[in-house]
Amino acid sequence: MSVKKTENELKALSAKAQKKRNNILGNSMRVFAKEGFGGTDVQVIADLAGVGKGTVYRHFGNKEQLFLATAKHCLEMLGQFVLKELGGEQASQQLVQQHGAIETLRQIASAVALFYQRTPQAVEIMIQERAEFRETVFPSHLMHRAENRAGVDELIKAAIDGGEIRVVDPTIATNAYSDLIYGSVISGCLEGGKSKLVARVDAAMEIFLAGLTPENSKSKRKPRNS
Amino acid sequence: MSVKKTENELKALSAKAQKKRNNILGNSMRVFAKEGFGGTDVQVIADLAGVGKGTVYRHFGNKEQLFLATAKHCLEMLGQFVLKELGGEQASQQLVQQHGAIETLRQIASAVALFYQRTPQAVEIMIQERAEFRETVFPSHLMHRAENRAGVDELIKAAIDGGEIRVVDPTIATNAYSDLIYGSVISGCLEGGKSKLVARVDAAMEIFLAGLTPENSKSKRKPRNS
Amino acid sequence: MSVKKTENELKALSAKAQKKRNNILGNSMRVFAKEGFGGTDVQVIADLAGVGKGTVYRHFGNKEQLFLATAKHCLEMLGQFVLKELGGEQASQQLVQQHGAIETLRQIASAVALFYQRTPQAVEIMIQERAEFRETVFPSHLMHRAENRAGVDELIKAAIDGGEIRVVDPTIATNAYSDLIYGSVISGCLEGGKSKLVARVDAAMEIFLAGLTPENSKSKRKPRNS
Amino acid sequence: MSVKKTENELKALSAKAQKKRNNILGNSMRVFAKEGFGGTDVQVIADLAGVGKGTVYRHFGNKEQLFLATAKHCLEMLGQFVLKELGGEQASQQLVQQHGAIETLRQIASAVALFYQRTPQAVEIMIQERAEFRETVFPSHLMHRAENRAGVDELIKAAIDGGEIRVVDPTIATNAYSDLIYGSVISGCLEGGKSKLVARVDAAMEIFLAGLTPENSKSKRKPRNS
DNA sequence: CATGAATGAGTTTTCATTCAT
DNA sequence: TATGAATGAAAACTCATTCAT
Repeated sequence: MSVKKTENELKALSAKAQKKRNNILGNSMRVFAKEGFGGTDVQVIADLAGVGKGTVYRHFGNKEQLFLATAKHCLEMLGQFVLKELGGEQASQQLVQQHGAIETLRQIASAVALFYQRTPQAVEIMIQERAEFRETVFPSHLMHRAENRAGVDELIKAAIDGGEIRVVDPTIATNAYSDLIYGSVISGCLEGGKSKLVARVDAAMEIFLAGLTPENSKSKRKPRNS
Repeated sequence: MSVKKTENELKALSAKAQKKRNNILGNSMRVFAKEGFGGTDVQVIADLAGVGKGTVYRHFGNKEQLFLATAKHCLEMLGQFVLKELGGEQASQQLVQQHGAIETLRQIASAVALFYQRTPQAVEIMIQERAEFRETVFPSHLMHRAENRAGVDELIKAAIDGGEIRVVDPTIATNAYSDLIYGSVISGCLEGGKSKLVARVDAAMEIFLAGLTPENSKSKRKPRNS
Repeated sequence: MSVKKTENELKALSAKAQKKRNNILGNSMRVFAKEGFGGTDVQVIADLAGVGKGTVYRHFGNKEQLFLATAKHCLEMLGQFVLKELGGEQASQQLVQQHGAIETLRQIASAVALFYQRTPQAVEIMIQERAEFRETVFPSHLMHRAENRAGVDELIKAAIDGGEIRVVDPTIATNAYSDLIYGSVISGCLEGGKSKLVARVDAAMEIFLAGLTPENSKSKRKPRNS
Repeated sequence: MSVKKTENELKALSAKAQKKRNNILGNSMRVFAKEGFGGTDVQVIADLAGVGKGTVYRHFGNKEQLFLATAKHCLEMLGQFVLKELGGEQASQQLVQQHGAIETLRQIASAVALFYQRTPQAVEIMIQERAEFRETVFPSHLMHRAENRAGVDELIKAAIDGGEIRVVDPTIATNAYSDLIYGSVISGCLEGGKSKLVARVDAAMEIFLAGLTPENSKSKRKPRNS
């Protein structure tokens, strides 16, 4: 049985198998986050998950793939969380139309921050992945960005055309936006304790997004109550 | 145990020891950056440095302390590099007075980016440190920030008072400024290849610093040729 | 984790594990005795036992515990051997009643000597344990004594009451009896070659036990043919 | 320069060298006794002695010879102590003549016990030597015995001829006498705490020496107040 | 499919010994 | 002679991975 599963294969798995898989993944997230990739003993994950070590290997092939699956799992959770926070696909569309791109970017950033504030283990996983697999594997969080950046790019491009955002290279703006979130999350989860992440990101965004706003429209922005 | 040693003998001794120490440190930086903390075999560092493994342990105690010393070394190099780029202490003072805080922040960020672009290993070291020693050790890069943030804070505070920067919480601004650099450096050194780091940071700064600029002064800024 | 296992399967499993355990123990006894605790490489034991080094560690945790288990194993063998030599529990009781305490003490000492003469490795183990773990661990041979001394104490006490042994502090007598055996075994296995241990202990006992005999009964004792 | 020194070479050493040698020996005794042979780091001995590690090696050749020299040193101290306790050569002669062999043996045993009670490190050294060098080196304590046993043998032989000791093989008696002291010292220094060693040996001797006494003379012995 | 005992390659670390100063 | 920095052989111990049950 291949360990790398296609979407279809995954769907084909019995509910029971899915449950076991997620059980392992949940525990591996905790352990990897706490002990780091190198410091993690797969046996510990198996014990916490209440399965044999062989079962873990059957499902994920090896430690590296287990970790990568864990990282992917985190990102999926992040994606779902952000979408839910924005109220779903439709509400997101409406948000852009009714409140503009800037506000949308702000809310996305805020949602991301909230996710990592509530799931600080995901921060560790992200860092571990970057640290361990820098060259070997294209980090899933970058892959995740790649998936999402198209959206952000579009958002920004349209906003530039509409005059809501001043004229900048959309790629540059997207990068800067992502980098600021990324840097704030990593630093913020250590420095500010776990409860200050949203505040830190919101505050940073307030400045950054102001930098994207055309001068004449700045005064029009309503004060916010974040 | 020597009965008496002249100052010169002492200095000569410590100079020799210093040389050996730096030799080891330089090689450990390369290896740790390439292999990661967990993936590094101290023997390899010793071989590259042309010394016995015991010598490495004699100088640094254990692998962890060797790594931490390496990380500290990187930050010291960064500090020296930035200072040199700005032209030294005095020139830095003049820079602020003649070109303002915004321009100074831009140049600092640019210098930091240039350092990491030229010394991409330092990026890996920084990430490794964060990944391996998250809670155990207060990361030296944060310590480094703590040392420098006072200066940035002052800079921003004064600029706010002088009207060059719009009214924001200086702590927040400093955090955001640092986080953006941090995030850009980590992402940029992977995504853009090694040569694009300065461009990425400069571009991000262009947006971010615009967000710090009061509206009426924005138009006055000259276009930059990054 | 097996869902169900019959009693037999469990017994079979533990029997197999027991066999492997005893296999390791037997070889560790040889190696520890020959090389000493410090001089022993666990790998050698594993090789001789025909198992992987990891298996040894899996079963015994670390070198120290392996050694301690070995020492305990020796003492168990000693206990079984002595009991067997005396003909079992019942025969021992009869021995006391029919031939008296003195004769019993002599036979016990003789059996102990015979064991160590046939299993000189056990002597080395005992010494190693004393040498390496003096304060850390309460030596198992002393623990062993503690278990047996109650019996010897009783024996002597009863014999004093019955007039077979002259009036002495039973604790003192037991100590002296044990110390003499202990000292003879340790010295004898080196000095006299391996074959003279029983003779040495018997001869020493002849003198010592005479010292426990009331004067008037001494002349009654029949000459022995050791 | 040879590390193994003849008596003459030793005497030829300057007082200063002698002092340094004894300084090292005194510290090595403490460290070997506390840490065991394998657990001892020669550097620690050098540090305590206030000399360089090279100096230790210059004087003693290697760790093994350092240990052996330490063991020998202990035995020399023991010999001197016992002789002093008995009041010197002459007094010893008189002791035998005036109080008999039995009393002399008792006093020797008591003196030995007192030495080990006051210098418990010497016990550890003795055990370590036996444990580490069982076959390689003929243990110095046995060598020591060999030197002294001649005297004890003579003593016993003469006492048998004189009727003070009952007819036994003198070699056997000497062995048993030594073994009992040996066993008591090793056990006693652990079990009874350090302060009970003399009492333990005295009590054991009381019984053992009774076993050497002819029946008819037993009643003549005065009760002792140990 | 699940399990967990077995394995041994791979690493860290120590420390006896040497030798240039 | 004295020193102590340098060395590297040696060993303990871990844990990812396999595979017989």
